[in-house]
Amino acid sequence: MTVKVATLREEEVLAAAAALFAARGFAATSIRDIGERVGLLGGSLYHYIKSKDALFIRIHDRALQSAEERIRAAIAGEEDPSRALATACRVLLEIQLDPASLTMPLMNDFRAVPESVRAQLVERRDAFEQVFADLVEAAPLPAGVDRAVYRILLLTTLNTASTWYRPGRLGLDEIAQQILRVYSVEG
Amino acid sequence: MTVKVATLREEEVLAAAAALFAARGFAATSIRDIGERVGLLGGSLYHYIKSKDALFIRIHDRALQSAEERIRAAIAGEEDPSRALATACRVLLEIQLDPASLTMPLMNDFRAVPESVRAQLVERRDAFEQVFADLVEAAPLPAGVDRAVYRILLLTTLNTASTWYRPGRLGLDEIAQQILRVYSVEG
DNA sequence: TTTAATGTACCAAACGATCGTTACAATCAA
DNA sequence: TTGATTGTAACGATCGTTTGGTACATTAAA
Repeated sequence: MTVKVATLREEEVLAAAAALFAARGFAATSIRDIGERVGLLGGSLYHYIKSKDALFIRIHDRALQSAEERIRAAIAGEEDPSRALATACRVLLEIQLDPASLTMPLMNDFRAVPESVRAQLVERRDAFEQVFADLVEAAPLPAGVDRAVYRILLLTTLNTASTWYRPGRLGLDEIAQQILRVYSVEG
Repeated sequence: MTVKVATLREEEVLAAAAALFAARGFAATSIRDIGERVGLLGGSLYHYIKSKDALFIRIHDRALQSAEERIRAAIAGEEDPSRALATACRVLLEIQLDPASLTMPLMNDFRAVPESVRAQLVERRDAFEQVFADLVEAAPLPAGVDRAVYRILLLTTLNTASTWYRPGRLGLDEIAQQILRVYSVEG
């Protein structure tokens, strides 16, 4: 049984698509837009993709898988729950703010994708978020804070940071520190 | 000089458009979709709207204006900075979670709208956020927290609540309380 | 080693569907 | 009778996708 290996050009297509999906959203990004970005005609992309829907799902899956691996690696061996959560947040923020990463296609923007696609995305994302669910479960939180709500707020904050953050007054490290401070995570 | 008064049918159109924009985003909502929702053909909508872009801007302006009024009214006379901020947050959350409100068209989803539209939306939103900027300026925050960052995180959290909140275990009041607790606002 | 066959990577062009929008005619209330 | 409200029908543009072909590289057969 053979395994499909992504070629160089294929990676280009995925990266370009990811960048455009992240910048304009799914519905506002056309196949021809993506093609133009890599110097191909729209129709030619179908040598590498099965459909626009499948392309989005593929990027989304890849992004979450890669993100999960990086996060798990970063917190491996960390005993202190608070520090583990802090590290996980820091890495996720890094991923979300990296414009060159495949990981950006907004983990939240599910509104513009077709119903059938959404189901797959949600399923994949729930699996990803389990990492944070475990971390939040173990970490000490302010008194009276619901852990499920806290997890959602924290993840939403990290995932949407790319919509407002622009390098300038504050660097990535400082933003991460600020977020952790607001969310009472003692790193 | 005469003033344009919105008729009953016109309000219907605005409400339907707002609901669809909020649910699917700008790009994924068609003029014909909106028409269908109010029992009109797509073309007939142009008796009430100038263009799809202008419709979105109009809804957005209206929503922010109405929201600003409600918030200002709610905090009028409140002396304590923390309680004023808590009330403002509570009202904004109420607005964002009300499915019948014109106010939902996601204040954040600017990615799918044309460049020319975006400029107007951002300008209008900055004016709205000034209310919160003032409140955050006056309120006591945890040590070491940047007020600008805090304001952005708090507003993003409130504005995106509608993407994940579903009535069930927790009611609106409890969600508001939880958010305020996470953001260290002593109401 | 040459030749034939196959596969990869694209372009050119078009398909039908849908998009925002407009022109114009029909309807209907005042 | 006029003006507000809607339908009918179409415009050109763009959408995702398919078809069919070409140039080139790789592999297999002679």
